[in-house]
Amino acid sequence: MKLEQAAKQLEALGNPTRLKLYRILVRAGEAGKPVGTLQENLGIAASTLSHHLHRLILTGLVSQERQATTLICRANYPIMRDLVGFLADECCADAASNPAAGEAAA
Amino acid sequence: MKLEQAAKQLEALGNPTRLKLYRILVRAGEAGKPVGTLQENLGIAASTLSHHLHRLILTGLVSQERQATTLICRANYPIMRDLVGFLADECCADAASNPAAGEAAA
DNA sequence: AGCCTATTTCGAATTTCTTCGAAATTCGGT
DNA sequence: ACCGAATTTCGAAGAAATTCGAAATAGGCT
Repeated sequence: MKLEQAAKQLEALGNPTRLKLYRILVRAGEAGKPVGTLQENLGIAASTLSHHLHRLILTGLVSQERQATTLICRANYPIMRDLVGFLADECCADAASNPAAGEAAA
Repeated sequence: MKLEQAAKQLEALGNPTRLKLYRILVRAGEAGKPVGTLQENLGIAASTLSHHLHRLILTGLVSQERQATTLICRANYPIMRDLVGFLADECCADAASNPAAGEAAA
């Protein structure tokens, strides 16, 4: 069920710390950012960051790649695009252009 | 801080029950749906639905209007558009078109 | 092999979410 | 003024999130 997946991703982004984190990664672009830098940027405990990062990774929104001793984190754009697509499709049907409302009342 | 607001809205949508609920409302369009019908659609306790509805309303994603004894709920499209806009702007910067990464490291 | 740095896992405390049923409330009709 | 239907508020219980520090692990360097 796609909805479940979307809900998980939205939940992952629905926390100020994780949203900040994700935004930093998006802005870092292709280059990504090492965990340590993220920690400095956010000013939170390493273990806390690791936890949030893990949640973001579980939903596919972020991915990691080792580079020597540091782990580079990167935003996974296609996943976000899918999510935004879901919101636009399923949930953001334009009120004006979509006089639907039909949809088997019940 | 806009980010806090966005996080709250994402959190509100980041729960399967609320996302289903919101989707139903979006599909109901202008007409909206009364709380009772939503309850039947979702098959949850009235008090639980009321709680979720409240959360959605707090973030501005849903609004209500009385019609005699029933309360009609409607999705608030502009809010969702803003949210999607935020994701697109702040978070979904196209990796290719945005070689940013600058953003004062550390 | 030993060490150092980078990051995760563990254990734990506090807070918040999710859910329900019962009781209270709000509104329109009799 | 009362009744009945539609919703919300209250109270409560169990599950999950958030956060931290300390200890464990991973990887490269000497």
